[in-house]
Amino acid sequence: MPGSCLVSKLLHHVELSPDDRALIARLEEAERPHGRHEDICRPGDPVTDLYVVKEGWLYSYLEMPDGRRQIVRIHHPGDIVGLPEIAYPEAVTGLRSVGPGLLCPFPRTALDEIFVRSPRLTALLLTLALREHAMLADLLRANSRLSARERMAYLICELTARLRVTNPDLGDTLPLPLSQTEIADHLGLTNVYVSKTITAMVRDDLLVRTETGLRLLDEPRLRSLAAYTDRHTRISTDWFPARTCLAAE
Amino acid sequence: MPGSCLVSKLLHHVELSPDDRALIARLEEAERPHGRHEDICRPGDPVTDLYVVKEGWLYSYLEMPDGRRQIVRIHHPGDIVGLPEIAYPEAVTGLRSVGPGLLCPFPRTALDEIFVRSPRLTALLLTLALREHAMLADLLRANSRLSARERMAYLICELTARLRVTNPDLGDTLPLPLSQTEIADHLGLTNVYVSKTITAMVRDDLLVRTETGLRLLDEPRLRSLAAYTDRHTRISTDWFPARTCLAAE
DNA sequence: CGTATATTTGAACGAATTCAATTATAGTGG
DNA sequence: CCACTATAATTGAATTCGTTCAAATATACG
Repeated sequence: MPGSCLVSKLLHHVELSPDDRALIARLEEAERPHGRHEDICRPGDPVTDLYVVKEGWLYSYLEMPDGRRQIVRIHHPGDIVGLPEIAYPEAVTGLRSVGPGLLCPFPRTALDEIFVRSPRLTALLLTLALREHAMLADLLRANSRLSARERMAYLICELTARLRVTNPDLGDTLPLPLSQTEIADHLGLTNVYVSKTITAMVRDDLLVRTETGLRLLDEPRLRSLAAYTDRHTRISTDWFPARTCLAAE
Repeated sequence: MPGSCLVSKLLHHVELSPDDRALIARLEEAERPHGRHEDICRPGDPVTDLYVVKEGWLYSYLEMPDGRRQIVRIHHPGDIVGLPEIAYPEAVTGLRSVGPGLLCPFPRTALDEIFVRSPRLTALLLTLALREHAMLADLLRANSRLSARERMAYLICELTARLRVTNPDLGDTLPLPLSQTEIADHLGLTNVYVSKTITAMVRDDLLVRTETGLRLLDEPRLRSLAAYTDRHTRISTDWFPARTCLAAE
């Protein structure tokens, strides 16, 4: 089998025992294909499953009664989707696909199993959740305090850093399958102004457009525009419990 | 002793065994007073401790090199502060006090203990972290997609809902020790416009000012202005592991 | 009581929105 | 495979919500 994106992403952070790997493997047992622009789950739906993304991009979003929308997080292959939801009986955010792809649904109870059997894996899951929290705080800062150009630079830096975790030889080419309306709903702008902002950045030799995305001409300047901090490297795993917990069966 | 705010807040969500209570009690062993406008920790500092808030308000913030600031979360008595930080070796956010108060610092390793000894408590901590995540997503939506008045309504609803968890007889009176600059840095506005917005809301009979805060004249309208969802009631604890984990000593 | 810190108010400005029309792109069926 | 239609992106003009700047007033602290 072709090693899972999830396991390779996790191994990027911490070593895993065969037992732990077996626990993780169970999260990817089922498979479910989806088309483009498909609603996997709407805000307020009862939450039954979580997902591992196997192929394609998706996003989690909140919406207002009048149609205003906020895309809270963009998901890539290897991501676990829905962890923040399990604190509530109903989905906080909706989940929608960008293009066609493949999801691995697994039940909430699979986490229970992990909690009782492996404190180490539990610590890793918690850490992933906390890292997402930090990244959400960064996005909040961006959308609250940065100009449109700075926000766009932020998004570019963030996506590039994230994709490089599993694809280190990405270079300066960023695939960007999101529509400008989706980018706008993520960055708290309008589709019209996203278009104008990208055009202006191209004019100023920060970017060029490619078939499928963007090429970054001046990454240091983009990073400094957004005052970007990479939250994907250097996570702290040294405090993880080493012992394995023996559950009372 | 006067029952701790933390324990009473946790019991609001889930029952705890004596063992679990003992584990929690250790988080409040030390005490450290602080003054007003005091920096407990600055962004980028090495993280050693977490805190339980015993008295006073504080906030976590991010800042830009040029001084722009984003207040990410406001902390009240009974809150655990710093959980999102432990994923990284250095502090993501700074921590600053609003007025004078009392903090209980405890080392990261106290969590390790909890992870190995009590899956149930671990699940509770994870759930609290995930709830904070959901609330951060709400703030992101507010700051990205709401008008100044709607954001102000959001903040009022959110603070009211949070304070009512430990103080159900709050009524329509919201204590608000934050300066307008702090409110602005939380909502992604300027201090000037916060002032103008509050004045306009008072004119429109949504609020009146009191000595120490605000009185809400039309809570339903405030909630509908912000399309507010209360994330403090009804968290999902049914999936928590019931068994206690017996650690290999 | 005096000084530093907050808040208020007004006027001018500007970044992003809204509205509307045009061009380009991507899916779909003949 | 091309034409047709729906969706997405671009462009420009008018507008607006919130900012910036500056001065006056109020409040809090030592």
